Amino acid sequence: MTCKLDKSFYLDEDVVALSRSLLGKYLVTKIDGLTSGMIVETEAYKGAEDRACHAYANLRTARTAPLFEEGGISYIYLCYGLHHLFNVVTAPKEVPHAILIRAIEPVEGVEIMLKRRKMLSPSYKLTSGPGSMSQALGLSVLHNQTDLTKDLIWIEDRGVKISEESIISTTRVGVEYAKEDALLPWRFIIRGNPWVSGYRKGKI
DNA sequence: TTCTCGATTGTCT
DNA sequence: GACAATCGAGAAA
Repeated sequence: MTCKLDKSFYLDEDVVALSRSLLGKYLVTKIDGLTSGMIVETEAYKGAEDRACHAYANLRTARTAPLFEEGGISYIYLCYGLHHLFNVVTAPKEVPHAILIRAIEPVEGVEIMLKRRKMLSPSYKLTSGPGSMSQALGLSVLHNQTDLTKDLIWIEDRGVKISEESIISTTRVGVEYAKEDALLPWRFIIRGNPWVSGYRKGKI
């Protein structure tokens, strides 16, 4: 069975639990063609208490404004000047929690993803890594603050259940500057799934 | 296969 | 003016 996640799903204040439950869900975009994939890797960013979060200590700027909105919208951020990272904003208004989607397993529209990535044949590099995944799905900063209950970008529950023992929690990547918070095990991946990122530097 | 390093630009101090 | 929630090419082994 297939059903689009509704607004109430995103309003939970337990961003860590939400990150786990997003594993096995399907991220779908309809941007110049329909593409989708099963989410296999997420990271939780717990707003004000999390040094790795852009909105740490409730730092509100033009860039982080979407994080303070009510859950259920996208937050797409340009990193290193060239990579678009896709996040899901969660929790009620004024609580800047977000979940970074780091990798998906391609399901529909693989041809379109290949074209967007300028690749000739599918490989594990197609959607592993937040920058690559966003590019494959056609996401860019143009889609920042998009309502995830509309028909442009949304997340579906297709009845896939991921058991507790197939979820590995580990430390987040690329946030060393966050000091002690960099050690928090708030990155979640599906055990044994070849589409997850992070094989580099042997961090798993 | 594994690791090092450069690219490139918006945002904040 | 410094730096960043990364990627991918190319070197080394």
